[in-house]
Amino acid sequence: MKIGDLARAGGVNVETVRYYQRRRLLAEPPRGDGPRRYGRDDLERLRSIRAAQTAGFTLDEIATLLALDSADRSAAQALAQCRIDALDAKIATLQTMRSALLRLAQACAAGETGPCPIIAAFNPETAGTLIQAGR
Amino acid sequence: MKIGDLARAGGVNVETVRYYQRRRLLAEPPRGDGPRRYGRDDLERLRSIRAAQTAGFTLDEIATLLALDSADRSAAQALAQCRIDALDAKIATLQTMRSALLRLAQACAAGETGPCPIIAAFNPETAGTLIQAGR
DNA sequence: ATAAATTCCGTACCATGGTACGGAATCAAG
DNA sequence: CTTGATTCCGTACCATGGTACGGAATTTAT
Repeated sequence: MKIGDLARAGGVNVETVRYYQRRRLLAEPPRGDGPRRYGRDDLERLRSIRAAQTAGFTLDEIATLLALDSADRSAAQALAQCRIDALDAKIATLQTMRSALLRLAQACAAGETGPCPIIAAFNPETAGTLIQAGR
Repeated sequence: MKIGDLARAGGVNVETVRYYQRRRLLAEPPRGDGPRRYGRDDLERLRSIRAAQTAGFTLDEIATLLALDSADRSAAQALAQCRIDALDAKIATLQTMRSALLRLAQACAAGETGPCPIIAAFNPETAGTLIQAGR
């Protein structure tokens, strides 16, 4: 396989393969008089990277994960737990956002009179401080 | 208030205030022989920006929101609903990630023998393709 | 054999939300 | 009055995960 074939088979851009190589996620096979040649192992590694991305790992974390000894369960579990915790935290903040926003939207839909609560919540022109800042 | 006071009161960096000014989110008051002076309205607007960020709006969306007429409920509701939908989509994908990862972590903790399922899931060296790619 | 496609390589650019830096000017305090 | 802090302004840089571009060399197809 040449780089274009690898990219197509992995469902990514050629530039992405080259990017992963720069990030040391994929190896650059030596070029023996002609374009670099890739094997099934390269394709599997590329697919693993994409799979790990769908689990929310960053490319740096994926590099660590792929470098692990396949028997090192504790290291893998630590990484996975760390990711799960990060996901939980993110989900919680998004749910907080969602309910705050929903509350505003419902207040807006309900009341016919006065200024829109959504705008009022964020817009200082409209007096009422319905929600608080903090980031 | 000078820019430093505004920034402190708003809980942001001076550079952030200047950044918001560049983004047209905050006005730059005219400088009349000396440093620019800011009022309570500027501080409230700054706080509104931060509040809207906690609801997940991007700075572009906040610009739109703050520019709305305070009576334009339909526009505000549309923006809020759009944000809620985006939040729902994001929450759903994060939950998918989480459960996939949890399943792997549990499999890893359960089985004593063989290679770690987490590594196996992402690492091609370890044969088994337990999860699929796609992004 | 010639045109089109691909490869290689470095570098620059995209979005997003800021942060950092450098130098000149001005401001406040000891 | 002089030192230190602050302001102003432009520009460059950070992380993150890529994408785009330009030009030379080579490969593939007609």
